[in-house]
Amino acid sequence: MGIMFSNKCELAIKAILYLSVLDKDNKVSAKALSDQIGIMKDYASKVLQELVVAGLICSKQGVHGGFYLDKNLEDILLIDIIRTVDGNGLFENCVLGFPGCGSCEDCPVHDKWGGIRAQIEDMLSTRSLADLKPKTVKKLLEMILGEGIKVPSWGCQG
Amino acid sequence: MGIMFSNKCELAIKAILYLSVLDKDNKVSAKALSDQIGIMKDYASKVLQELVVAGLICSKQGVHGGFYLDKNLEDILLIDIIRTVDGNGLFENCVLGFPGCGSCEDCPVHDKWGGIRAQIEDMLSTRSLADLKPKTVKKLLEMILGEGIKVPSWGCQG
DNA sequence: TGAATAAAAGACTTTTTTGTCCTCTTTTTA
DNA sequence: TAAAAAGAGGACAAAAAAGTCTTTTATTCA
Repeated sequence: MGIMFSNKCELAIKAILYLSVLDKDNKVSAKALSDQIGIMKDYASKVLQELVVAGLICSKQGVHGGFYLDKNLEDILLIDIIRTVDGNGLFENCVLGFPGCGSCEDCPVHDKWGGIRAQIEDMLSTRSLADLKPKTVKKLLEMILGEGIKVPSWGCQG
Repeated sequence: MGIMFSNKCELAIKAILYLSVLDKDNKVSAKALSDQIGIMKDYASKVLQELVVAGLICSKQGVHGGFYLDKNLEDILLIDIIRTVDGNGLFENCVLGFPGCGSCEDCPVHDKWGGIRAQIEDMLSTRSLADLKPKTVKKLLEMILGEGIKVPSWGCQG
C-alpha cells in the first residue's frame, strides 16, 4: 500500500503518465514500459490489461503492438485512474473510519478533513495529463536516467 | 485498509478516543470496549496489547483490570497513534509512489501535495485528545446509541 | 486459598493483495 | 505460410493483513 493509493493504483498512475509522454501512435509493450519505469513486468501486464478493460488506455496485440493512449491528454485526469482502480472511498468515507460520518455525525477531525479532501480532489481533477506533461517528462527522465546522472540544461539547481 | 490509515490504525484511533472520554481511573476491558464501539473483540485485544507495548495506553490484568490512559489528554495527539501503528510514510513518501520524490525530483503533483500533507499533519498534531474530547463524546454517543436514536438536546439540527 | 476476571502471549486460519507463470490468440513481417 | 512479437486470460504462489482461538499469568474478592 502506498500512502493514499494502493500499489496497484500507483503502478497504474506511473504507467499512464509514461504513456502520456509518448507520441500518440507510439505503442509500448508491457516489457519495455516496465523496464523503463522500474515496475514488475508480469504484474504490470495484469494491471495494464485491467486499465484496457476499464477503457482508460488502449492496446493492440501482435508484432509492434502494445499499450497506448487513444484520448486527448486534455481529457484524462488522475482522478479517473484513482476512481477506476481504488474506487471512490477516498472521497466518501470517514478518514478515521467512523461509519456514517456525514454532515450530522461528524468525527472529531471532520471539520479539517472536509477542506483537505476537497484539495486532494482538486489536485487530482483540475489538471489534465496535458497540464502535467512537462513535470511528468522531467520526473520520468530523472527516473530513467538514474539519480547520479544530471538532466542537462534544465536539471535541478536547488 | 481505510482511506488513509490501516484498519488496525483506525481501530487503534477509535479505541484510544474511547478511552479518552472515560475517567482516568476507569479501566475498560477489551470486551466492553469492543462491544461499545462495534469492533471485533479478539482483534481489538491484539491491537490494544500492541498499543500498551508502544506505551500509548496502559493496562492492568485481573479482576477490575482493563485498559486505560495514564497521560494527560493534553499530551496525546492523533499523530502519535498514526506514527506508532502505520509508521511515518504518510509524511515522508511520495503520494504517487515515485521513489526519491524530494525537493529536486518532484512528481507531477508535488507542488500541491506538499501543502495538503502539511494540513494533514496539522490536523493530526495541533489538537490534543483534550481538544477533541467534546466532538469525541458526541460521535461515540451517536455510535453507541445507534443511528435511529437522537442525542437529546444537543443533537443534530441540520 | 480458590474461583472469577481480564490481560499477555502465541499459534493458527482466512482473506486480500501482490506477484509469477504458462498457454492461447492476434498481428506483422520475412 | 511460418516465425516472432505482444496482449489476453487464467491458474497458481507468496506475502501481508486481518481475524480467531487457546493457554498462561496476574489480580481481586469472597
